[in-house]
Amino acid sequence: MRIGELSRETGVAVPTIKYYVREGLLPAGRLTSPNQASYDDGHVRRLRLIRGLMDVGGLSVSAVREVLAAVDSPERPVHKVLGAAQEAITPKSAVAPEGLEEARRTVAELVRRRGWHTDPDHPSAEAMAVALAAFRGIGRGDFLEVLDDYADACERVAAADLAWVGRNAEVDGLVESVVVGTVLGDAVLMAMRRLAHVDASARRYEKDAEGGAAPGAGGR
Amino acid sequence: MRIGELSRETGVAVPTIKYYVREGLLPAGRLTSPNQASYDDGHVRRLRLIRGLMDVGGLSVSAVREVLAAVDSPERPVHKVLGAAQEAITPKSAVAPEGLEEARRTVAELVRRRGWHTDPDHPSAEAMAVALAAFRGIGRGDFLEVLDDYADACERVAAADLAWVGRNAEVDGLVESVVVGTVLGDAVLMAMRRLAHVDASARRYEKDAEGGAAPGAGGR
DNA sequence: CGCTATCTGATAGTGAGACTATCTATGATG
DNA sequence: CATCATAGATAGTCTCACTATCAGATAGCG
Repeated sequence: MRIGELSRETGVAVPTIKYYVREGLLPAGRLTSPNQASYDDGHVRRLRLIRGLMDVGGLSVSAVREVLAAVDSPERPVHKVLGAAQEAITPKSAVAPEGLEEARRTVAELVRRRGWHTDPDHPSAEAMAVALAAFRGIGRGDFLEVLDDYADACERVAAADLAWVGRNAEVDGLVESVVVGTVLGDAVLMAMRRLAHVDASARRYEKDAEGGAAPGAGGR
Repeated sequence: MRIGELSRETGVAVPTIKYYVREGLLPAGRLTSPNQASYDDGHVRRLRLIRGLMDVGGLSVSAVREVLAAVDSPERPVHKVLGAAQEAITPKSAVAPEGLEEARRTVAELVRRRGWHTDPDHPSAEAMAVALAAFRGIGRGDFLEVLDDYADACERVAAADLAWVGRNAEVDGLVESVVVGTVLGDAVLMAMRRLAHVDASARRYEKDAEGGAAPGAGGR
């Protein structure tokens, strides 16, 4: 397969493919002559993975590079690789809002209450603290009343994710499953949450027969 | 309050505040003389809201502008405003992957199965279809096996969200609650899901006493 | 063999997005 | 009255993700 065909197959422009190769996201084609290279199904898969992570997951080129580096290290202890993948996936914010310390304590408290076996310094714990501090900062500090409901939901989701990953781990790389499940799974979850909002408020709307309070009440 | 104090209060640089005013995110200060204006607590709140939506929620300036336009329209039917807010919040992707049609049917089927009162053309339904098509495209089409678990989780989350919004709707604007709850809530949910992944795999890890398959097994 | 489409590899340019710098004229403050 | 901050305007910067253009070299068809 030559680059033009790869481009047609995936819908990615030829110069963009070259760009990804330069950026180290995609391995170069196998040179069959000084100015001809051939690409295979692995390239197609990889390219689709890249676009999925970028378009759907919203990752930047450099984040994708880090993620793929983790995906491509079959040696090294598995949990290290997964940790690196998670780290690369987690968007790091440089901001330090006011109530961050307090929010961190809230997160630690939640983790303790749920009995979760997680490091309180995990980047995701920090990300959560930042989000909670933002709620606080705009006067919606009472959001933490819903945290336990969220935690219930997350436990269920995590169990499903774990089972899914375990089910097709052998197919084509464990780490890739985790990355894809995490990044694209987020997108699915967010979209579905909005649909559930619409449904929930539609029900309430019908019952009340009057436009009361509800999130996402609008049909398009 | 003058602009310097507003800047110190919120941690946003003065030229950036001016930029937001130019861009229509923030109302201008009340002019007390041709070259002095005064800002109040409303500006502080609004500025923190803007930064929260951008830094934590990842919205662009133009998305924030649309969202705030919805927040600032107290007239007009409530559900219309909420619909506009949701629309502005939903990231629209211009891509049209291959299995999109099939994915759309999968979403419609899910909605039917759950008995959700939602328009199948809702932007979030489309976003979900795009994500599912991406799973398919990289050979993980079996992800749809977890959709019902996700849906259970989302129903729970949506119920909690609805209750929360209803609880503090009077405080300071219903639409703002919805927007904040949706955008920042997403961030909380994503972070928490990762923590739950770590926990779930930690448990499995300990039980198996051998590095098996698990998402997010990494420490820190 | 000739011809045109395509390819590699390299360098430079583009357009959007989110600020940031600089400047002028003016007013605030001690 | 000296110093500092401010409004408003314009232009510049920096990053990101491409995209355009070239030169030189095949591919492969008739």
